[in-house]
Amino acid sequence: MRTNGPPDSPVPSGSSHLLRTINERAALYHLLENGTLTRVELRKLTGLAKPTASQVMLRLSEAGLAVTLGRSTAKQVGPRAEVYSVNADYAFAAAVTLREPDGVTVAVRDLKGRERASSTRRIDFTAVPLDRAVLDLLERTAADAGIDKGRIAALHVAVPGAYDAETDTIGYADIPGAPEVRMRAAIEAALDCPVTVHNDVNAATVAERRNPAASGGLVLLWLGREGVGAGIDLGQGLIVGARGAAGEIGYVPVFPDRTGPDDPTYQDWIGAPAIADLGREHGVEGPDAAAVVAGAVERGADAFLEAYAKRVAGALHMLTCLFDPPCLVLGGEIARAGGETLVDHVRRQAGALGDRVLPSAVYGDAVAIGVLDLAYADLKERVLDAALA
Amino acid sequence: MRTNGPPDSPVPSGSSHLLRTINERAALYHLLENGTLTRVELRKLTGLAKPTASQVMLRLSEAGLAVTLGRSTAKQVGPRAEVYSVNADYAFAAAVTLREPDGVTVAVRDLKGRERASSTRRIDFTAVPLDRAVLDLLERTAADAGIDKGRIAALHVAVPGAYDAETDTIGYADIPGAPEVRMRAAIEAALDCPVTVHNDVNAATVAERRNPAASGGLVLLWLGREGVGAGIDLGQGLIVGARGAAGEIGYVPVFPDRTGPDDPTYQDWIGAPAIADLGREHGVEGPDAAAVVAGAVERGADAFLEAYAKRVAGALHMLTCLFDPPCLVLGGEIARAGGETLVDHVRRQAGALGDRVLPSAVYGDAVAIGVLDLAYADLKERVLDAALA
DNA sequence: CCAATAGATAGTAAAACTGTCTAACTATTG
DNA sequence: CAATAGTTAGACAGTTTTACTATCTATTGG
Repeated sequence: MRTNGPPDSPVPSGSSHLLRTINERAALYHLLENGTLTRVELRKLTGLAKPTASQVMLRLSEAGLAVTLGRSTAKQVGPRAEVYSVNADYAFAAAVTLREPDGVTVAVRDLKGRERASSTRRIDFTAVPLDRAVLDLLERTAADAGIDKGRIAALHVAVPGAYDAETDTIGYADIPGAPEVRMRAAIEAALDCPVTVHNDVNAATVAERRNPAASGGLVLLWLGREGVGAGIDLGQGLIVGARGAAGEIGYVPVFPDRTGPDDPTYQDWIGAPAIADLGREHGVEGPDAAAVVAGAVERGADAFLEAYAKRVAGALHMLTCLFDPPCLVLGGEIARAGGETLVDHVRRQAGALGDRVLPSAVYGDAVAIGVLDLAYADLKERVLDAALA
Repeated sequence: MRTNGPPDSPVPSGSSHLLRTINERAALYHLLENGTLTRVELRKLTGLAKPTASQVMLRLSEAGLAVTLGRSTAKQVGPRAEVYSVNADYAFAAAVTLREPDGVTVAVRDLKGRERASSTRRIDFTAVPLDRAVLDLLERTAADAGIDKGRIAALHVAVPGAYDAETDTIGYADIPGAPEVRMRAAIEAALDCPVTVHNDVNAATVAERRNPAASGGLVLLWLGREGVGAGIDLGQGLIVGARGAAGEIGYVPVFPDRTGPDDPTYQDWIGAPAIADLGREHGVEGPDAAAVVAGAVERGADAFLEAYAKRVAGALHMLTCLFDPPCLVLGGEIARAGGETLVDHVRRQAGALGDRVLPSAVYGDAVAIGVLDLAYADLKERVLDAALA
């Protein structure tokens, strides 16, 4: 920003240089928001004078951040305005999703927000070090798409576990090798790019923010094939906790007077074990929890669904008392298998809370979408902060 | 700020006017932080040139925000620097605490952060409308201290209930008349000053932030004479929820398979009813819950304390799984009555969590202190934003 | 002990510098 | 011909640099 004062001061100060930087930042911000921009549009957004708008766009072009795309095709009186565009190849955001047993998924988005590459590979985590596996797939994917890996300026990783940013360790993860590897340090060293690691449910929560109905914030109750968890975004960004372990509802004991290691937690109460138990009770079976729920929906096993929905509603009630979110989203493989039918059952069991309960609005892989959204948002911020030093 | 662009744009733009505003803002910010400032100190903080520093301070003085306090008394070579001070009387922050049955407490802090007035009055809320009672005491208190009530630029109110900012209503409150009155609208209309209403436990949480050990954020488990609740500040400010009902642990059912109206909630499990029950079981009695706990501590009734601490530890465990705060503070009249003894018992019962458990570090009335801190912080922000339009 | 002096600090004045804005102008298009 | 896109030249506003004055302490020499 080129402020005069100490860089940690929350209030900047400076001279004309600062003014130029501020206006360039504003222009770049609007360019990133809109993708393309004519000088006239920039003036409408910023209020800058004509010559200033011209100069600012010129400097953004010289810095390699903007490129001219030709002239507007709008049918209008007068000459056609020159169209500036974000230089999509200026920098890239990469997202990695780790899953057991599915392996590694990588996706790359350019500065303009277009998906430029993606691939998934099954990996035996007991055979290959975690960081090597990620780096290998990332490099191969980038190379195949003709992307210079040195231009990757933000890399975000989703892992099925609690990531403690302070110690750079992954707790509670199901993936072999995850607790040992220092994911951020290892990848940053190899790639020279800032790395951020997220819990997978938190990443999925970000994806749900795409739903306008959840724009005020949400709590996502994740009912996954393996585990359950909650993702919390109350409008001011994700709540991750001091050690990345916020939202770990799976570890909450169901009965506070029974807290021994064999006593039930919410993982047992609403997760895969509960579905197996309830399924047996009600004569609904299947190869895994999602299949049981899907089967119950298909066959109209209302007693089973009601029993399970009641438990889920109890969890939602607890989450609502503690977080009071504007909406509660049901996500994860089990919720998906249950579909609208399960949501309806839960709504009925949730009483007054029912109005706040929504199904997931994300098609496809919520975790992968969310972590890519996080990476892309981070990339834009970094470009805005760093490009015009 | 006098930016060119639309005022809702997150990125400002502008010309020389903006620069001047930015530098004045920076100066005012540092002045508010430090209380007093010489030109040389301002230059060190902002990096501004000598003439600019002079001009900025001149303008702050002309605007009535700063006053000269004479010359520095530092023994040094050369002339003594002129000392500027915040004009303490420029604006005031007022805080109101409502309590049943204690009535109303009012406190006023000036722009420099000094407490200028405070008073408490018992009020029969069934006889006087809530807003009238607040306004009366506030006006009388201000007048007694010689404070122009028109200069009160931020008023914050703490109420024992969940305040929904959107509908301007107070839910779950124990105070007669609270659910009916539109507190914010009523006081704003009478006083022409922005009013913010908080839950009392949230206010107390802010007071705990004064403790350096809790600087990274905290969850306050409030064990009050009347009710229990949790205040959550994870470092990015209070979490209040969509309808102001976050942290209402008192409404969480203890046993998720028993959610009828007569089944126990955490209010019954760790609040006053639990203490009465456990007290009877263990032969500890008293006129109210705080007295029972105080008596138990005094007489060394370890069995009672252990049983109660176990329940509290269970609540802390749930809160930790969901919020993962860096520290857990025990507050409220019951926690105070239990003192270090109770905290030690809870620590022992909490297992690995014990390290994060702390007693309240606030002497005196945490709610009143917290709401005054909130009002004062808000005042500074408003002055910074509005004074140099 | 006292006075003269050097050196550092606080603050101001004038001119240079850097940026944006206004106004006038050219070119393009329906 | 009128409206729009864009440039150019000079005005304008703000900060900075440089030079200067005034004030105060500490040192030094008589």
